[in-house]
Amino acid sequence: MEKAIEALSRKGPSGTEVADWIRSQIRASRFVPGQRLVEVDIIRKTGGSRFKVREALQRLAAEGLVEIEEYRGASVKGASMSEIRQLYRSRAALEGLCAADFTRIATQAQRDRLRVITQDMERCIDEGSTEMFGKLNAEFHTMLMQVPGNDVIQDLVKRLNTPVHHLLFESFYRGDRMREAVADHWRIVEAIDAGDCAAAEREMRRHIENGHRVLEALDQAMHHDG
Amino acid sequence: MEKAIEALSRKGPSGTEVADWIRSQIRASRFVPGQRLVEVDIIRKTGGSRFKVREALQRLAAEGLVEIEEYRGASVKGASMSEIRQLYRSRAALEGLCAADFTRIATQAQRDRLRVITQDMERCIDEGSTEMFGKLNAEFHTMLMQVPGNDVIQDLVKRLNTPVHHLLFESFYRGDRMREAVADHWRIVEAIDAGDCAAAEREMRRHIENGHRVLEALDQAMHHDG
DNA sequence: GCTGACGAAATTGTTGACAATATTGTAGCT
DNA sequence: AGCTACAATATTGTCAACAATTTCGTCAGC
Repeated sequence: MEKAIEALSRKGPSGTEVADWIRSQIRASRFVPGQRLVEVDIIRKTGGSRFKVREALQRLAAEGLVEIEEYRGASVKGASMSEIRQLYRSRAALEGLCAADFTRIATQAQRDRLRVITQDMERCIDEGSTEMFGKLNAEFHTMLMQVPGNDVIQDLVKRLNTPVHHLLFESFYRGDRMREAVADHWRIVEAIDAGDCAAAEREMRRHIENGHRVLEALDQAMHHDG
Repeated sequence: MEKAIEALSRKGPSGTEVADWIRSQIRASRFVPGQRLVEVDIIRKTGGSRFKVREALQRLAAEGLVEIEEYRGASVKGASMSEIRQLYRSRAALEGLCAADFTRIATQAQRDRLRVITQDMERCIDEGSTEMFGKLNAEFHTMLMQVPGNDVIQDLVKRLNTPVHHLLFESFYRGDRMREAVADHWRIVEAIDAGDCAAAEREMRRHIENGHRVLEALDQAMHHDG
């Protein structure tokens, strides 16, 4: 009964909820770069009012995820290869710092958890479970950022990642990317356990730059195919 | 004549222009943290319609510069000391990377310009022209970011700076901050001229962390005074 | 067949009015 | 005086209608 009332009195999604929905669509590549985001379509699919949809688009424009042109509306802003390079370099700097901080302050339990994650990732390669590999990879990186407790960096990295998020799983299929990534992770873990902040930072940067290189190769392959 | 027509047909400021205006007010400390941003006030002062003002506030909320509460409107979001620390650490990581990149790719003319700026800053201290010192300091940091050409980092740093921008000039009056800053700059310049990327990065980080320490002292002094 | 003008349809921009909520002021009571 | 309840005001949230602009299809003319 109360649920029914709640359902009836339930207003449509808020501006931020609509924005989150659009973001998720972009991350899942259901909205691709260049695609126009027509207001009525989003209204139909989210149930939000036009007002809230526009609100959401404004926020996303401020984040740089969509582009709004006068009388032409919003469209998904794709990152050029040059921008992607810049995103990755920024990420490398920020996550590198986190790795160094993690090395300084992490507890033994937290360091152990990193090892377990990396071991599980290795197993995922053998079992071919790419999706789980992706989740563990995310957990690895998230943990390194969460422990130092710098929310600003976490937020920045999340934003930097959104425009290329949909390419992540593609990259895992590229050559030996998964094995390479695990090898990178091991090097990071070793540096952390050795208490070597500088090495942890250096390895993390290298790891992320490697990820960028794979994206570049992927891009070239796509252009080559057609 | 044409100008008159242009002025007459001139619509009110766009959403981004209103947002820029609010940002500038915050940077100039005419809007202080916690202050409520009442829509009609902004409408009166900017000439923008209510729609555009709300648009602007949404964008600023996405940037994290203002906070919007249901039925209570927008207010300037002040950064806590802990957040300021996080902002500075992020800046240190990003600008550190730029310093290293600058060292790699800058031309001789660009390196010379850095020296000239730093010399001028020294003169400003003797002449007591704090404002000019601030401008030169900004040019120094901007140049180090512009030459590597990473627009993403430049944008991030600008955003990270906004919440503390109004404290910059205060910090210059604090103790020997100006002399310290110039000393830091000299060390950065030396590392760059020596072609030592790692040193340039290290010195830039130290420089920014020093800036943070001054803000911390400033904060404590304020709390001490009352 | 192609081009350009023209107009209908689609889409976004803007405004104003009204609803929902918070804030402030006031009166009455203890 | 201090407190609560209630009314008045101020402020923000929402919506629907209308204006401005682009986009797309159509058709005449060459």
